[in-house]
Amino acid sequence: MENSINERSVPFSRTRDHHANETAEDYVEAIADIIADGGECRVLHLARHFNVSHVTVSRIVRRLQSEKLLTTEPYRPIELTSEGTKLANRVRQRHQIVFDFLMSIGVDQRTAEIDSEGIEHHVSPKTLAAMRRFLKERTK
Amino acid sequence: MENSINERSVPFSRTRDHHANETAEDYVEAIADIIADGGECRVLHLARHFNVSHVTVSRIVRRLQSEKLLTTEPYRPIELTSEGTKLANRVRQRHQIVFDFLMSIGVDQRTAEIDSEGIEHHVSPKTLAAMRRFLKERTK
DNA sequence: GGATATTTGTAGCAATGGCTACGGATCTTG
DNA sequence: CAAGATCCGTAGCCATTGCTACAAATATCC
Repeated sequence: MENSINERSVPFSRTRDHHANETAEDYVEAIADIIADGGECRVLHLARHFNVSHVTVSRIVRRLQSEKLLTTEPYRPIELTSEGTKLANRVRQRHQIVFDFLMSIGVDQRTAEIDSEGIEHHVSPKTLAAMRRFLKERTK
Repeated sequence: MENSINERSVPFSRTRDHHANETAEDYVEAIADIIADGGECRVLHLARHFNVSHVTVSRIVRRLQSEKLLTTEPYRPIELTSEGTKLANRVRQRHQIVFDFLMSIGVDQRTAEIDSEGIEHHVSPKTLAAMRRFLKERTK
C-alpha cells in the first residue's frame, strides 16, 4: 500500500493492491465523515455505512491499523492517524470535486452521489485538475 | 451475474459480484477488440492485454464461459456468444463516450485512456446520458 | 515425422472481502 | 449490582483474482 491517491500509470494494473487501496480510501473517508458527524466511529457505524457485516469491517479495520492509517483497541472507537487523516482529506476533496462536477454537467443529485463514489477512485490528478478547471469556468 | 451494465442503485453495494461484473465487462470488451484487430483471441492475447499470467486469464475465461458470455474449447480460440457480443458492444460504446468526454474537458490522451478504463464501470446510464448531452453541445 | 517452441491447462499457494455462528466484552437500565 | 441489550472478536466457510511450477497439447520447422 503506497498510500498514494492514484498509483496507476499503466492501463489495467488491476492488482489486489489496487482494490485494497480503494477500500482503504473508502474507509478513511467514511471514518472521517462519521467522526465529523457523530463524534466517534465504531465498527457498527462502518458496517451500516457500507452495508456489510461487522465481521468484514472488523477485519478491514485490523488491516488498516497494520498499515498505520488508523488506531483502535478492542471494543473501542476508531481514530485516524495523522497519515490516515491526510489521506482522508485528499479523498474527501477529490470526492467533492467529482460530485460537484457530475452535478455541473446535469446529473441528478442521487445519481451523482452514487456514481461519484465509484468514479472517484479512478480519477487521476490530471483528470481532477481538468474537472477543477471546468468548475471554475462554470462559476464565472 | 446479471449482465446489466450498471446494477448499482444503492451506494456502496460493493459485493464480489460487482467486481466480478467489472472483470466480465473488461474481458468481453478486450475480446471484442482483439478479434476486431487480429482475427482471433487466445488466452495469451488476454494475458498480455491485462498484464497478468495466462493462468489468471484461463480461470476467468472458464467462469465467463459458465456465464454464457463466451465459448471456447481447450487450446482453442475464444469466441463471444451473442450475449457476450451484446455486452461488449454496450461496454465499448460507454467506454468510448467516457473517453471522448474526458478528452473534451481537456484531459490529455494518455490520461484519458487510463482513467476511462477505470471510470467506465461506475458510470450509470444517467451520467452517461449527461456526458452524451455535453458532447453534443460541444460539437455545435 | 520428429525435435523444438509455443500455448494452455492443472495443482496449489496467498491476499482480499463477503458471510453465519457463536461467545465474550461493554453498556444500559431497572 | 445484576440482567438484558448491544457491540465486537474469533472461527471457519466461500468466491475472486493474483502468482509459480509443472505437465500436456498444439504448432512450427527442419
